[in-house]
Amino acid sequence: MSDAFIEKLKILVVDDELAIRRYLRTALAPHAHEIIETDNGEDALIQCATHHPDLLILDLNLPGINGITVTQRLREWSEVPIIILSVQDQDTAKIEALDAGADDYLTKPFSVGELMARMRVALRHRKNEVTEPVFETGKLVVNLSTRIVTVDGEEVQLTPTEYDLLKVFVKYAGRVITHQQMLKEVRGAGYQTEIHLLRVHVSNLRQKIEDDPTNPQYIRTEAGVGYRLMA
Amino acid sequence: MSDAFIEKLKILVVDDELAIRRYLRTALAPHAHEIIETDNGEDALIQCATHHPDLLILDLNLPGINGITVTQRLREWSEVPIIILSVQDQDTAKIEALDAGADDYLTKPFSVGELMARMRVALRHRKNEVTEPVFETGKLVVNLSTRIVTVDGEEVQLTPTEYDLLKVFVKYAGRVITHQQMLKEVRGAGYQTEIHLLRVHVSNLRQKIEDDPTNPQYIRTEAGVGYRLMA
DNA sequence: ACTCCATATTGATACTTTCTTGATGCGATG
DNA sequence: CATCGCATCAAGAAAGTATCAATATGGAGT
Repeated sequence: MSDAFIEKLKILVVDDELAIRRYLRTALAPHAHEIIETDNGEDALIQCATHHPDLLILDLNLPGINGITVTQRLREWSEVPIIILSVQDQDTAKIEALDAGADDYLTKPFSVGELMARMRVALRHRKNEVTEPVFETGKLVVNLSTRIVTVDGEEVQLTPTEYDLLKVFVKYAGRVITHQQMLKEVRGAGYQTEIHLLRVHVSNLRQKIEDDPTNPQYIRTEAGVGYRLMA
Repeated sequence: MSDAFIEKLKILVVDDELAIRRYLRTALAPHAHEIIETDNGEDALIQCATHHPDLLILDLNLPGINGITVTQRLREWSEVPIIILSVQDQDTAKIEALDAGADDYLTKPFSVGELMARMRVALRHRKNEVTEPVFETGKLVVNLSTRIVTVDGEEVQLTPTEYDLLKVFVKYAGRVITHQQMLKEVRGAGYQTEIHLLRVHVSNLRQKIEDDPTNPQYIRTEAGVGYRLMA
């Protein structure tokens, strides 16, 4: 019965230890339709964008960008279930990973049975809404996995904050985002007085992505409330 | 930031040890809106049916029906997130609980930080399934989460106060709202003399959402009393 | 440690929208 | 037919917004 959940699935295993990958492949192969492997974070992000796996098994300690970063980057556009595997058992590590967007956290050594049970839980939650890592509206294209933004085919160069802003706009595309909300998303908590700052950045962003910044067609301003990216 | 997820929530704690319940209450109280407790499975099921908590923290070893059974029974009609707490660390127990429908499983002793992080994960999942709160009457549609108001499919631009007014109208849809009540809702306390102001705003609102503002079909005037939004 | 550069922040100012107030007209009621 | 409650209009006040320019900051490279 329980196996039914994880049949015909594409699973991406990210771990730098070959032994672990082999072990997982052996354990999962009889149940999973397809298993993809990689040993680093950069490649994991690429694999996710190209293969759209149904589930991710992710080691925390990776060469290059670590598991937390992979999780955060992925969560910018994907809701694929992520199960973290790690040797670290401190609760701070767990909290950080879970808050970064992971769905579960297992400490090595782990039992395959438990892993598979937790995989079933993770898959139960997502009715697999496949989101494309590309947002498009009018001539504006935002590729969330490569972080490339183009207008009418031409790439525009955005500063980090400008991109962060745009990312939030995309996340809430079509909806109104209040100044407070926006500041909370891109900064942390100490917002409030920084509305002016937000305006400047939005203005700069408009200069770069709008055909006519005076008459914005993408980022509309909702007077007295905030902004809104047209969908 | 992360606390935002678990604000204004109703949490049901099911454990037969008073000490654990007390401990959880102390730990969660600053974050959760309301905490309900019970020490047995039968009551847990009743509490869920009557109070509809947002999350369940459930001990596995209970007098009477055990945690597994509670989970199974609950899953027959409810999708409330369930986090299992247990002294048992064997993977068979975990697998059984997770497959019964639990969303997570923590072994005692646990760290409150980790519990709360896992609660956030559980609530995150739940959030995706909640449908948007939309009010509809005639050709008027008010989407309270996106702040978009449409009449006959066409979007109307409302000023902040106009929207605030409409929000209150929706809140008391079908019922009469006195001028005083309305002023108290949208302003604070110093109301009373501002009835004229209210009229102006209502008038403006009508111009925007009514087909024939002279003959309002949505916002009716209750002479001598106040207004009423037709439901 | 220093310089330089891109970016972030702050300040100033012109501009736009929204709020508020007072004036006016309408219609029902006693 | 005078009065009251209501709706609407219009103009000034207040609040919110866009943009340019000046200064501060932080990180990369030397």
